[in-house]
Amino acid sequence: MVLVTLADVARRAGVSPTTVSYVINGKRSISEATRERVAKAIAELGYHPHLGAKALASRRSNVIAVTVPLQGDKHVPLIAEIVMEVAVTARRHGRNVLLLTGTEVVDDLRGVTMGGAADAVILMDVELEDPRVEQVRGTQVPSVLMGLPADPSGLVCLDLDCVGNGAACADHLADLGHHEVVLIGESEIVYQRHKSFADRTLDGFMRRAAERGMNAHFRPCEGTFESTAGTLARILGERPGTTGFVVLHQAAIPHVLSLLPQLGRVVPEDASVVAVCPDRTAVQTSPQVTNVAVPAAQLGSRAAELAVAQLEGETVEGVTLIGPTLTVRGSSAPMRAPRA
Amino acid sequence: MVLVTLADVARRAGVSPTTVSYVINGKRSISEATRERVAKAIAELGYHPHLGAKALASRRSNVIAVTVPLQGDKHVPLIAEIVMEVAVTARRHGRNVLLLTGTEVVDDLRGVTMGGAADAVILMDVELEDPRVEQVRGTQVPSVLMGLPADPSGLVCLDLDCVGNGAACADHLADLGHHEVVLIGESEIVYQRHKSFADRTLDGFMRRAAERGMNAHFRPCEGTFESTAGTLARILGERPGTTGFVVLHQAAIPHVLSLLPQLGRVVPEDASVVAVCPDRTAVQTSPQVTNVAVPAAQLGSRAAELAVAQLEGETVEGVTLIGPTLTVRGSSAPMRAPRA
DNA sequence: GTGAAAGCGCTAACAA
DNA sequence: TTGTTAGCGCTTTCAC
Repeated sequence: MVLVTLADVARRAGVSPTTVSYVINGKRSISEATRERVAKAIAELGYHPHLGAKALASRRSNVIAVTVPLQGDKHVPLIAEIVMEVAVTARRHGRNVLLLTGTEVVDDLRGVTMGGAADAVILMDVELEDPRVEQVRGTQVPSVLMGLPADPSGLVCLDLDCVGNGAACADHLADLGHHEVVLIGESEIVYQRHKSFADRTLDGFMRRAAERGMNAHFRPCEGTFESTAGTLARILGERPGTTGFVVLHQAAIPHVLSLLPQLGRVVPEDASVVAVCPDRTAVQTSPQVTNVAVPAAQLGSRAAELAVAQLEGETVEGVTLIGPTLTVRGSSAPMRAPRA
Repeated sequence: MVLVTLADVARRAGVSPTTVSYVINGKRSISEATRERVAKAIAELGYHPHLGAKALASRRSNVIAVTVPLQGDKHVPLIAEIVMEVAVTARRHGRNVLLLTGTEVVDDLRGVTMGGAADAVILMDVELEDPRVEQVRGTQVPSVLMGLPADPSGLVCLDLDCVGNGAACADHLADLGHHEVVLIGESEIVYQRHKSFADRTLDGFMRRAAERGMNAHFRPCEGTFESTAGTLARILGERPGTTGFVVLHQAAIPHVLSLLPQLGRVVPEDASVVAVCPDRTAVQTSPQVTNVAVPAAQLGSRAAELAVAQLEGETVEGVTLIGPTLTVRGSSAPMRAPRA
């Protein structure tokens, strides 16, 4: 099982290495006869090009690096799923994917791009102030940011249309006739840190709710059963007339759905619940929850495509937002007639 | 931003390239003075080694490839999470991770290992008959299989102790005093395909249940709300005395928990439910469900460690099974006294 | 349509 | 403790 080289193939086919190289990457015309002999030799020898050598000589690695900062409070499963989809799409376009996970991502990133190990980069979970952003802005490496940094100018970004998502939730509840609504958000620290995701969703919701003439409020939530119970108790204590609930924190969704009935609000008769979560999650609750999708697959493949496009020299636009898709399921319904 | 090479560093530090190389990978002793000058030059120039060149010259890529076959019915989120953990651990050991996802994984695998792009391989989600297995057995590439192939001889495998998991569920229910128990499994096709995971769990459960003198049954389940309802109706129709439920299908867990009360079985007073799922999932249901853990993090990091160990020349044993960890939560409780 | 030859940036004998 | 030298397997001018 010793390494078969291009030279071996050339010898066997009775041609020069140059020719073999060109047969493989089709960068110049080759007579049908030679092509066949080379192909035969390749098959017989079981030749596979050495990617490192190729990268060295051609000065491009054909690799897209994906950096995933993993410091604490991330929603790992979602990110992981997006990454998988990035990989699928990238491979479909003939690129390999290098997965950089960890805490010192900036160093890794530098090493990998400077070291010619990757010729494009996808940054997962970019926050408002993200050290990786300066890194990619500095070097001229093609990159795609998932998330919105404070200053996205000159960068290719991809994100959920969070504002739109929040607005869609508000619209849905307004359409159903709700007046007193609340958004149950992420943990308090998420807001203190101003992660753009949470902030923007909240913003879109509050604005649209106001526009639609609803009374809207907000409460952060830790996501555990206890904290969700506490949050709900508080909400219903202060505003018992609340009938519309938007749930951002993934973990809180099942709890809200099971707690509301215990608090005398049958879903969806007495209260409507809308969640922001992947469709897969939405159908696993009972009742299934009306949701604005967080489309992991779409995010992942789009990111990969944006990266590939840059590698192929296309000019891609700045910020791409993936718009809201609300699916009505069993947790939301028109308000009961006020007094019937 | 032009590429800084080892030669540049050498020139600047006034030493030979060899010396720089050795300073970097510490494979021979260097005087403190030289080391410092080289370090200084590296810092000043912002040097980063070219990984492709390194791989070419040293004949090792320092990369671990992870192959994930994605054909249809996989539980993507779980696999994705394991992969992330593999990456974290591999990086911690100084290895990069190449993510091979797709459908023609065997070809990819061949190309990447033969092409010297990776010097070890982790195969995710290995089934009884898996084409990748022959591939790695043929070449002598260090590999770790997640899952058990029909013939694991000579291979390094890592898997959940499914038999043990099934047995642990049976034991727990037996300890609580249940007599009529059922395992709600994966989709029927999963069993037809004899995916070892499902088969072995079922096996462990049935055996242990028999040993503990319980009456045990089994029903496959599609995981949707409807199919779960159907499955439960059937179970309780045929054996209304069933009080112990083991749920394998992740998606069915919330449905079982919410359907049982509707069928007159309050959980955990009238019926105990045990699930096989990640702890994170277990705490998101209500009530939280007693579960045998599917430890994604542990699986991932262990796999990476096994790969690294082989790369460092250690001899690692054949099959590693990760034993059952059952956590009692709110969905299981001792049987009520028969007639109190 | 095909070859010869000069590297790409790094490592690792071998020498000193 | 340090330097010289010869490649690793491939791409790519330039010449035929």
